[in-house]
Amino acid sequence: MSTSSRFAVAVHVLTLMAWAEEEPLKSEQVAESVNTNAVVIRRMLCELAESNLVISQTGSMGGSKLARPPESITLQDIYQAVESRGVFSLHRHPPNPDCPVGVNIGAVLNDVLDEVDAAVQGVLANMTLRDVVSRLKPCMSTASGKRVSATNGKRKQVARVQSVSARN
Amino acid sequence: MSTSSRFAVAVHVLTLMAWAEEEPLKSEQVAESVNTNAVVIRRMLCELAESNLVISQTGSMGGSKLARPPESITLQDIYQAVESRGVFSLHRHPPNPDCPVGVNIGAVLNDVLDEVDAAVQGVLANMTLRDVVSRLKPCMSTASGKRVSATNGKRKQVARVQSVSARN
DNA sequence: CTCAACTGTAACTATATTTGTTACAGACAA
DNA sequence: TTGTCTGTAACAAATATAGTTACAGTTGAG
Repeated sequence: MSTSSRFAVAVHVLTLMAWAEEEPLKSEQVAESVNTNAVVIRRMLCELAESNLVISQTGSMGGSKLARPPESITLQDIYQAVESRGVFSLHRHPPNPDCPVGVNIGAVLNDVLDEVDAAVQGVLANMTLRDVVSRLKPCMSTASGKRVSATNGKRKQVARVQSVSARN
Repeated sequence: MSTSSRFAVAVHVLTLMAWAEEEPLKSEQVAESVNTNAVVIRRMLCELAESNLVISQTGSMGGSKLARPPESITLQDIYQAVESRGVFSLHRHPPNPDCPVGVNIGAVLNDVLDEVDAAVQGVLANMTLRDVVSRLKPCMSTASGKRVSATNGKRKQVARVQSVSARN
């Protein structure tokens, strides 16, 4: 069904910023953590900025940080910012209008899909970025400090292990 | 997010069969209502048969019908039969394991996505195929009778109105 | 003022997934 | 045994997402 990782990446990006608190992060730094290209991140940051979730600053010493405190940003906000279309799609081509089922099934399905989408958003509304950060913390060694990445130089990108991405 | 219409098509197909009651439908007939190719329908029918939702019969006078009464088939059953992957995906490539956020975000997201998926299925479990048929009926003129399609010959396929599919 | 470090964005290519099509072997009723 | 179906393989087309390169414009530092 869903073939998009946009939501997962958006949560990841914003979590990094919640983690970094007020310090602006550069798209390169974020890209390194997400393991993708910096332009992909910048594109997403533009969308997140339009929804007033982040603020970016151009120029030297620029970067992006959260626009508001992490406890005020829910996963629903993020979902709405980056996943415009609902959970399912309807028919690619409209069904046959001469068939009594075909002509009406769209309306029925739309009702169902609206209900589903509302349920999804209901779940996502119950978790904030602050919660995500809290869930992250127990997993880590406390010694490793607060920086996003200890090595901030030109580290080689992590090898991409093909076809091992979690949900397949 | 979702780029698949599999669920919508599956519901449509099974609704046709609920509508037709015991009479087996041919893949061509179904394809005409869904406005797609018969092979697409047959592929989906195979999946639905594996989940014991339909029974197909090969040979002349063959076709497919529901394997059990429509009130015993929920939209959740259909969802599970045709939408193997959950609602969202995680990162295409695994995040950087050297970053404290990157290494743990997957676990957090997985929990969230499981919750979301459960919510989706909860909604879908509350509606049966019988309900879908009931919701269909009020929309139709009662005069048009019960046949799936009045013209059962080689009617030309409905013109495909590009990019007007409901949710875009 | 000038430079170097950033973002924003366009234009592409690559990759993955779904959908549509053609073709044909095998099942089955008449 | 013949014509009508399903099941399935193999492939083409369409669509969407992700990745890349390139560059204009902004900004702080010196």
